[in-house]
Amino acid sequence: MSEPSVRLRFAPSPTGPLHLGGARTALYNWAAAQAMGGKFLLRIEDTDRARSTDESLQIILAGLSWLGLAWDEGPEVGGDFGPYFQTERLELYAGYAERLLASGWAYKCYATPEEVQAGRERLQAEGKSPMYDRRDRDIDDAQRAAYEAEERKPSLRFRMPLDQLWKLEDLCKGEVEVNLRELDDWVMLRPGGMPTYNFACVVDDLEMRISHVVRGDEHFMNGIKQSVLFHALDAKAPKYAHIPLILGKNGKKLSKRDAVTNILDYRDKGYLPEAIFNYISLLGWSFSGDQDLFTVEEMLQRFRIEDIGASGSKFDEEKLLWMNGEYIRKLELCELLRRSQPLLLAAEILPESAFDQSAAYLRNALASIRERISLLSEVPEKLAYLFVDALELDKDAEKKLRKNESAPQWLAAYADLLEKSDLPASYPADRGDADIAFSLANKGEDGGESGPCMSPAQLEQQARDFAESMDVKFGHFVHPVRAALSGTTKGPGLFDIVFLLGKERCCQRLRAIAARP
RNA sequence: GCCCCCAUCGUCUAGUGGCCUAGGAUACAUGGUUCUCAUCCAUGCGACAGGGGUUCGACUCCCCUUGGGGGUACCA
Repeated sequence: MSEPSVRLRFAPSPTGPLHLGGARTALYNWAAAQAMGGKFLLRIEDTDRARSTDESLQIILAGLSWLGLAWDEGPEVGGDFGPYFQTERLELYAGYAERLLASGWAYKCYATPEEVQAGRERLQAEGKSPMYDRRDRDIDDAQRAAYEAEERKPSLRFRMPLDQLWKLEDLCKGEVEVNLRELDDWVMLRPGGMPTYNFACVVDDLEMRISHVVRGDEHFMNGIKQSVLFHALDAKAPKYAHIPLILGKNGKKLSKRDAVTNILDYRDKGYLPEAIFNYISLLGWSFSGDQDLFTVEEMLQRFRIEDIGASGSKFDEEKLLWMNGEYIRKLELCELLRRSQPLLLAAEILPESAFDQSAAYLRNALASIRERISLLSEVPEKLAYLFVDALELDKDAEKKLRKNESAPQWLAAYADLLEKSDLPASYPADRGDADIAFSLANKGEDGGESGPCMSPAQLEQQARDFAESMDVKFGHFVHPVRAALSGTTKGPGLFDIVFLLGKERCCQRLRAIAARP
């Protein structure tokens, strides 16, 4: 262990789901901790009692887990610096409050919210910055006694140094200087004793020995307040990195139009967590000048907080979509099958038993569409034609079929040919070793000339010969057959379709179309 | 209003004074491969916000303008 140990945290408030920005913040904190060999902790900032919900908490935890951002300390895993919910640390804050009150860095404020607001408006009317007017900063004992007699419940405010230049060395923005006069005497403890964000955050970052804080730029001014408080506590503040917010396509704040509000919605839309991870890493950070795709391990070797850019970035779902397609194509077929299973089941085109009994077949089916999808959610729709009993043709498919008047004849003849051929059986029948012998991932050539049945390549040769014998150009032959078999004009190679569909279904579909009026 | 931050192709970005007639990725367009679509490959399109300085030399440093973002709570 290196001496000042590296500890980072993600500290969400459970007042809503984990959104894109939060996920990126968590990811950078996590990555920094991993990259520096430190710890990553999760702390729940639930001091806003009214808005915090357990539902939000669960969604946040699920979102982080889905992205693979495991925490070393925090809810569900514990740790030596707990508890990790701020509402369970109230006595701690009270102790610090006492200390600050005694040292003069804090004072009691008896003003009601209405009075504070009135003071704010007065200052604004005078052309000054609207803030707390510090009315109780220096009240005397008599005044204090009078307020107490009125049974006013005081809040605790921080005695911010007046008119002082304060420097903050931000890992992302560089050195920033702010005049403390811009900040007011902010509330540390609400009248009921509940701490506010800045106070609890500092106490916890201190107690939990946090070394680096990466968070959204909206916290920059809080960073100033917090570093002054660390100073008041005679403690060293962690290193801060305030990173730019993610913007929508229009350059404005990210809205529902641009991105989902819950990161888990991406899972439901068919995105892979690897792709989301990779993509959001790139929102403000770059792996290298010429590489956008990388593994987590590769990223951790290069990631440095200091390299996070200072300018805001826009979320672009098109690139995410492309990236997701890349990750889908990278998956092993069994893995792709495993991940598609829930979608396939939800679409009700397959019974659960199929995943055991016809695994090789399903892998081949996936291999046939893998290069044609960008989202997992496209799997069921692209594969459905293999499993339906009554195939519906789309408009383009109908057009292709009507284009050639003699098509019905050779469609029927082709059915007869297939009938006599050594084709694999149709799902759900046992297809023997056909799907193992001919892996569509390898263009179906594995079995060479000696498979248990005809390979897609052999089927193609047979079809070419057949077309020639019927005096039909191969290209003209293919399209109506594809339409009759799959119901659409695009998709996998025709003989992958024939192979996957199997003898009975091919014949049945070809004849059904051929027999139409 | 005041304070802080930011500014390279449509988008994500590389670039830290000369390697830049600005590189990669995506998107888009075109061509190739092919039974379609997709994948893949090739080519093209396309940017240093504007104006002042500093310098032998600025995308890179400084200032101003403009534009954008954030903050200004008894929310985080």
